[in-house]
Amino acid sequence: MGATKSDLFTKQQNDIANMAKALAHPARIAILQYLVKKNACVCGDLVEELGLAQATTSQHLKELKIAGLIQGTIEGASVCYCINPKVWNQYHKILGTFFTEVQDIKSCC
Amino acid sequence: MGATKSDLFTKQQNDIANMAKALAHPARIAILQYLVKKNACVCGDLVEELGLAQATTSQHLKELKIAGLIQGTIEGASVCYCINPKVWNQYHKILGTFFTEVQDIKSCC
DNA sequence: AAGACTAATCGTAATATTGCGATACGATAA
DNA sequence: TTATCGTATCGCAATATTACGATTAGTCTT
Repeated sequence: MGATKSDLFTKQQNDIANMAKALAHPARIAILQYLVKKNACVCGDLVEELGLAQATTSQHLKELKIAGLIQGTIEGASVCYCINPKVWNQYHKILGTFFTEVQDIKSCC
Repeated sequence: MGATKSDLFTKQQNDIANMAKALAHPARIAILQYLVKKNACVCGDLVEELGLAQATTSQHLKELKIAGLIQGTIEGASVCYCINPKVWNQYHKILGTFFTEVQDIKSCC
């Protein structure tokens, strides 16, 4: 075992979990924050920014791309990344909804 | 290797990543939604609700407890769980802030 | 005390993630 | 063309996560 039994859960539950998984590494948070801070296409300087090896950085970028949170465009020799605002807002909305389900929670125990 | 190099990143980045990690499994999402839906102490019936083995369910509950999102009280023979509203709202706020950092994002690529 | 029930923990196996060196691949520069 | 630069991918090793049977520990009932 070790594989998540995703068939036991609803699509919505799997979706939320997968979104969380995309955010579940500080390097990916750092990448996203950096792209947000720049608020523009960022070409090339992500490896130096993170302090991880080039291969590792590339892998995190790939996961963020698969999650849809970022998009990359080939710009001559290098690649430019930026936030995908549409998916970003989707994440914001879905995770926000998940949390606002409990606005008036009772602390019972 | 295989261990996250958390020393490379800020406390805030590690915190967000750890929050996301707590949510990064559909079973834990299901547990939280169930507790939210009931909006009360839930004693015992979580194992049947999930469809996972008792040991597995207990492990997910433990992780949610470590993350602070839920709290359990021993109620006679069984244990009652409910949302910890304080931590829940913290999660809501911190993740919400993370996403609102990019309200007016430019889609450049 | 003995049995039944609930939940936590232990031990283990399967799978996933993280990290990086090496390599490959495409674009630009010489 | 050849060299160089930037990035993606491959292959591997280390660690983490997920899942569950078995056991343990506690409470309640009889």
